[in-house]
Amino acid sequence: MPTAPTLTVATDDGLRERKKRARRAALIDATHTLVARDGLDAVTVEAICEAAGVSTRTFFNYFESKDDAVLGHGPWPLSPQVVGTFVAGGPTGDLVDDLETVLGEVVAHPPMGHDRFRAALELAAREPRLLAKQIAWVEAHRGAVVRLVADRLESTPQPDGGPVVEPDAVAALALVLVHTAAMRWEAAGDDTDPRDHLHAVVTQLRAIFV
Amino acid sequence: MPTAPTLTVATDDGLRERKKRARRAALIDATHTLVARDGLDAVTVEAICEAAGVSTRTFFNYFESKDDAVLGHGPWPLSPQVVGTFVAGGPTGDLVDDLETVLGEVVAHPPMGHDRFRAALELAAREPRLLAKQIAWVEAHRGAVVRLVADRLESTPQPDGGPVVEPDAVAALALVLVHTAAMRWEAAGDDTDPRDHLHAVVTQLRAIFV
DNA sequence: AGCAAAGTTACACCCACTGCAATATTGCAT
DNA sequence: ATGCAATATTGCAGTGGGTGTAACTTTGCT
Repeated sequence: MPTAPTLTVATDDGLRERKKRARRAALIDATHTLVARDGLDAVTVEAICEAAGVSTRTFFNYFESKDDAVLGHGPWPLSPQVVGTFVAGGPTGDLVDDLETVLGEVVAHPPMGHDRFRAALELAAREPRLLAKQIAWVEAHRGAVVRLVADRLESTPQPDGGPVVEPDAVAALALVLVHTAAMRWEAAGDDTDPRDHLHAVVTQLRAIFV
Repeated sequence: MPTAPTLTVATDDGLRERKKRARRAALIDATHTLVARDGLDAVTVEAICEAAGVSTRTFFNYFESKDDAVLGHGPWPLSPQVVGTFVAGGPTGDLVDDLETVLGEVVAHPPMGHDRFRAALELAAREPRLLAKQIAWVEAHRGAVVRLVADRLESTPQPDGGPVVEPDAVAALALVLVHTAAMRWEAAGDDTDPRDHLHAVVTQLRAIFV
C-alpha cells in the first residue's frame, strides 16, 4: 500500500488496520535507528527489513522508496472544520493571518506522533537527499493548496486597488512558510511549539515587505 | 566530471572544453528528445547513450543521474558585480526590490541557452520526479543564498522597530520566488521575459502582506 | 469450521549507478 | 612532427533499489 500523498481524514479502525499501523511504525523506527547510526546510503533496505523482521518485498508494500520510510510519508489528516472556516473567509478575514491558522493546524498535527515526526525532520536536516524529498512531498500538495486558496479568494472578493492575486502565488507562500517553520522548529528544540515558529516567520516576511 | 552544484563564474575556454560542452549539450538534447517522446521512466540511459553515440559509463561522467541530464544541472554563472551591489545595500536599498534584481539576473542568464533551458522546465513541469529534482537543486544553493543575504543584512543595519530578520527566512523567500517565477514563465510562453514573471510574483506577495 | 479478502513472501528480473583498470585522445614542450 | 603527460572514454563486473508475479499465510466474517 504505497500511500498516495493526499490530505485525507484517517478514521479506519480494526485489528487488521492496527497491525498494519504497527508494522509501518516498526519499519519507520528501524529505519530511523539505522540511518541515524550509519547514514542514509550505508543502510540497505535489506538491513532495515532484517531489523524489523519483514521481507524486503513487504517493505515496498509499505513505502515507495527507502527515503519515504525515513520521512514516514503518507496521508496527512486535516480538520475539515478548519478548512471550511478558511475557505469561508475566516477566522480573522486577513489572508495571511488565516493562512497562518490553517498551516499552524497542519504542522501541529502530524500523522505519526511528535517523536517520530521530529526524528524524521532531524534526519532530513542532516541528509540533503532527504531534505529534497521532504520539499518535494510538500510540493506534491501544491495542487490541493492552490485549490484551497482559490476557493477562499473566490468567496472573499479582493479590493480592486491592488494587483490580482493569483492562487499559485499564495500557495507558494504557504509552502515556503511550512517548510521554513519546520526547519526552524527542528533547529530549536522539542519543547517549542511549531506554531510559534510559523508565526515568527510570518512576522519577519511581513516586516520585509514593508 | 559530475558538476558540483555551485554558483561559479564560467570562463574556461580551449579546444578540450568546447568538445566537452558539445558532448554535454548533445547528451542533454538526446535526453530531451527521448523523454519528451516516451516519458522519463520509459527511457533508459542506455537508449540515450546509443542516440548520442557514447558509452553509458561516459554518460555518468557527465551527469550524476538520468534526471540531472534532463535538467542539465551544472554550475550557474552569476555576475560578481551584481552580487557585490546587492551585498553593499544596493541598488535601491529596499531588500525585496534588490532581491528581485539579483534573482532576475539569475533567471535571465541560465547556463545553457534559452531553448534548452525551457525544454528542461517544460519536462520538469510534466514529470513530478523532475520537478522534485529541480527544487532539490535550487535548495542545494540555499547555503550560498543564506550567506549572501547574511552579508547584506550585516552591511545594512535594520531599523530597530521591527522584528529581527533572519537570513534563512529571506533565503527561503528567495528560493520560492525563483521557483514560482520559473513555473509561471514556463506556463506563459517563450517570448516573455522571466523577469516580468518574477516581478509579478513579488508584487502579489507585497499586496497580500498589506 | 470454512470461505473469501487482504497481506506476506520468495523468486526472478530490470536498470540506475559505481569503482577500477585498460585504452584512446588531446595539449604541450621540444 | 614527435613523444610525453594529462585527461577522457570505455568495458566489465558488481551493488542495490525497486517491480511483477504467483504461491502461500493470515485475518474477518458467518
